[in-house]
Amino acid sequence: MARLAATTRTADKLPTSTSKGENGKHDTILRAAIKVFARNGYFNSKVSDVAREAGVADGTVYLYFKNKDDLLFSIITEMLDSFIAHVRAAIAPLTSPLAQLREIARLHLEMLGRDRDLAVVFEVEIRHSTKFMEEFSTKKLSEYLDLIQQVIEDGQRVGEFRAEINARIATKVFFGALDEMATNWILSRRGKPLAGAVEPVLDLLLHGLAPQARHSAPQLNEA
Amino acid sequence: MARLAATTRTADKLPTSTSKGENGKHDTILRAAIKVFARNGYFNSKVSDVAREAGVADGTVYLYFKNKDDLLFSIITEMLDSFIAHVRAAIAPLTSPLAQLREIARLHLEMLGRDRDLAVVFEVEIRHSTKFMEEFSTKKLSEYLDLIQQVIEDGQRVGEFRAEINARIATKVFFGALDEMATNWILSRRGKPLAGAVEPVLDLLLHGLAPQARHSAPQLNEA
Amino acid sequence: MARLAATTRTADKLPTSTSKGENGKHDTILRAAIKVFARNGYFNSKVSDVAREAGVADGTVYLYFKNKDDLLFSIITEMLDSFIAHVRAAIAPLTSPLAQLREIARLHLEMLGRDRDLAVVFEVEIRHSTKFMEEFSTKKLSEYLDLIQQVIEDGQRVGEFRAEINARIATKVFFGALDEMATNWILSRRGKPLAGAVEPVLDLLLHGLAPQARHSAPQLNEA
Amino acid sequence: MARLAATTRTADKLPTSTSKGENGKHDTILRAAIKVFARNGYFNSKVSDVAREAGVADGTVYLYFKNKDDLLFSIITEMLDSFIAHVRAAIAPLTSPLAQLREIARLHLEMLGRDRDLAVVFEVEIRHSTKFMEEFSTKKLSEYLDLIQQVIEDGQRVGEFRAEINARIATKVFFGALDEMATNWILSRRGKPLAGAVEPVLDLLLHGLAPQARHSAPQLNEA
DNA sequence: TATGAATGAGATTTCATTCAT
DNA sequence: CATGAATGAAATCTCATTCAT
Repeated sequence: MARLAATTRTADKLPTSTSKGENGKHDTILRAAIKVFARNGYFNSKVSDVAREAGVADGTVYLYFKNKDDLLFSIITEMLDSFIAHVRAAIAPLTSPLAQLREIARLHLEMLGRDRDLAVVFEVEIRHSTKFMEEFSTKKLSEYLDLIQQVIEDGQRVGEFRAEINARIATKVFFGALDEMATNWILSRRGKPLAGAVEPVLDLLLHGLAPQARHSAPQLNEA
Repeated sequence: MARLAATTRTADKLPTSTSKGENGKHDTILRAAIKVFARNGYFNSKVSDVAREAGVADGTVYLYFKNKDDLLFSIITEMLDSFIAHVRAAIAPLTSPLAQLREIARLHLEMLGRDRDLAVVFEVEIRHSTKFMEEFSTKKLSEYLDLIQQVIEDGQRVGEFRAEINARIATKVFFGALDEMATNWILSRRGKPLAGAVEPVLDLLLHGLAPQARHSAPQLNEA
Repeated sequence: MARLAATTRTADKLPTSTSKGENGKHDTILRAAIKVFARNGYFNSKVSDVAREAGVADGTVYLYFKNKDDLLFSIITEMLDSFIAHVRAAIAPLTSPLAQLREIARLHLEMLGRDRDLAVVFEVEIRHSTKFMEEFSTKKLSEYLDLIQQVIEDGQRVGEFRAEINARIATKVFFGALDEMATNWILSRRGKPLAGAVEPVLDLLLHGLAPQARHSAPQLNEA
Repeated sequence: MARLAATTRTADKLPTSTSKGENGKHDTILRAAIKVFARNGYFNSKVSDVAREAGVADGTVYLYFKNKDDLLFSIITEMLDSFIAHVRAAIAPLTSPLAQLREIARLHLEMLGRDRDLAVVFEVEIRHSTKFMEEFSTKKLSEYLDLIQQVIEDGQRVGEFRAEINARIATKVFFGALDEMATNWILSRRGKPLAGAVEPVLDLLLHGLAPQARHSAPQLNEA
């Protein structure tokens, strides 16, 4: 992903499918792969489909990627690298862990909600075998989860989050909630922007499903 | 699937084709498929692998299933049907929606935690293409989600859950949290029983991450 | 074929598809095979299709026929045997070779025109491989051709046919003409009865395409 | 097929895909298919047999032909197209319909007699199912039959053929006679050249089997 | 005799990958 | 760097045949 929008990466928008062709064949092919994989699924996609979508010859794909697997691998790696860097940069200036968590949720859903193809690859195609997933969960994905966990632990330390909560579990629940919102959004195909789910989801995760006295709850809602 | 919820099988109308002596080739093959798919992933599994695992000839698989796809389809359909029936039966006698929700979470994680192969198929292989997922999310899976949503709405009606929460979103967050716990459990491969996550997750989902006055929280203690 | 209508064979009509079931499983299965082969072609027909059409179990077919090939083989052998016997009986009382030839043509087209399925097998399926055809042409079929040739030679001897014609070639032309009429009739699927072609074809074969003095031509038209 | 009428190829628009140096893989594979199909029959031939015979990899066959069926289909289509074009060119300069008919018969038997493999495919394999035959008889083959019929009708108009003969039936008889000569030749496997049958067959078809006054018959024999 | 479930060899076809140009 | 024709391994699925009941 790093390469996908290398020139404009610094701190703004993530690479979108609209910026095409301007970053060389590598990115063109990766973009094409995202589109093709999203459309047909990884296993039902042919390398020649990707090549055609990218406007190159079949053989050319192999000049930039080791093999078909490497295509999927690169999409996810580069996408996640870019996203994590983006998130880090975005939350660095925020002082409140709660605000940081909200920002992560927002960026997470915004990133996926902006490009359905990308979302499909990220939500669906990423799970193409336990081995593939293990590869990611232990490398890239856990980097993201660690980032979230850090924020949660920070929040517990400063009293914004309940200290008695297991931070690792909170991390998974947080991630799982966002993940499911995204998966559902992909499948429902309705026009509603995914990012609209940020506040309701956060409200639920922060204050819980059970009714409760609210007077002592922090009001950091800055949306 | 017959065995998937073995404890309650007696009265269930489980989809066994013949219910012969050793439970029929249908189930034997399905069991084998779960194991093989979990081990190698659906696309990397050969029908002959399934046949060998089941101890039948390759062609025999096609006497019981239309094709390889039907194998995966049947696993998930039968598994979900059986699970949903099981859940319905289990929560029916419970009067408190909160207790029902807790029971669902418990059964959900217990079911998956009991059979890692099954969990892998359910968590990973189910996502084999958007088309496949759409098929399920609109049929079987949404039946499960509807069941959860019903419980949540009941809870809101009787005042056990906050009325101002969007029940559909709560459903997704609840399901997403459990789903992620299961996925993580599969990948971590540590011995910890998955069902152990029920209480921490429920605590978080019920009372939220944010600190709050607890005196008014309902005490509907469980286990 | 001998068996197809064993009881009624003596000298009348050939076995038709309407007389079914009354001659035991052997005939029932052969009848079914004719229908199925005519419908789908030999290679695209499954033994189980034949069994179903005959209303017996797959295995039963093998109690009456050695294998699938034997089914086709038997259809043609029995059909031809029966037909040739029928032809012999029919022309025996006729004293004029020309009248005999006319009768052969009539029976030939009538037999095929009466049962399109049978005609399809005879015209199309019989040619399923050079080996298969060689088998027949040297055994059964040449018996029929020899019969025709005999009639022609008789005719030459008694002066009804031109002596300078090569009888073998005349036989082939005669047979080829009838054969093509039948093939065309099968494919055209029009309602016109095949037997209607007897007179025009005979006229052509007897008197030729070229105009000629007719005064000396024999008038043996007895239709 | 390109080679099927090699003598006249120069100016023909023969269906060679690329006309490269060695005439292209397309034709090589088609040639191989003719040989293999003639040897074993279409259904008993494996695509890999064709590939081996052609000296290419199995997959290569599928770069030039959609599937196995397309192989047979292409053989016959291209063969017939080429043959019909050849016939048209050959009879165009002839003014007498009788001479044209004779030329058609000669070319017909010569074409098949030149290449036994081709003849086998044309006489035997073409009949691989009623559907297949219908496809051809209504398209390609009827083009040939129409051509013959045209010549016969021309001949009737100029008085070379008897006007009272049904031209369509004469066409079928003519074609059927040639067809049977060819089929027989294939099966007899004797060395006699097939084309030797032209004159005897024509004599029979023109002047008939019945004896007749000859003085008025036209003498257009120009062979 | 009759059944039909089970077998398993085998063929078509696909497609990731290579490599000569 | 780029091409795309060629490769050939591999996998799904079919179906004739068998045999225990």
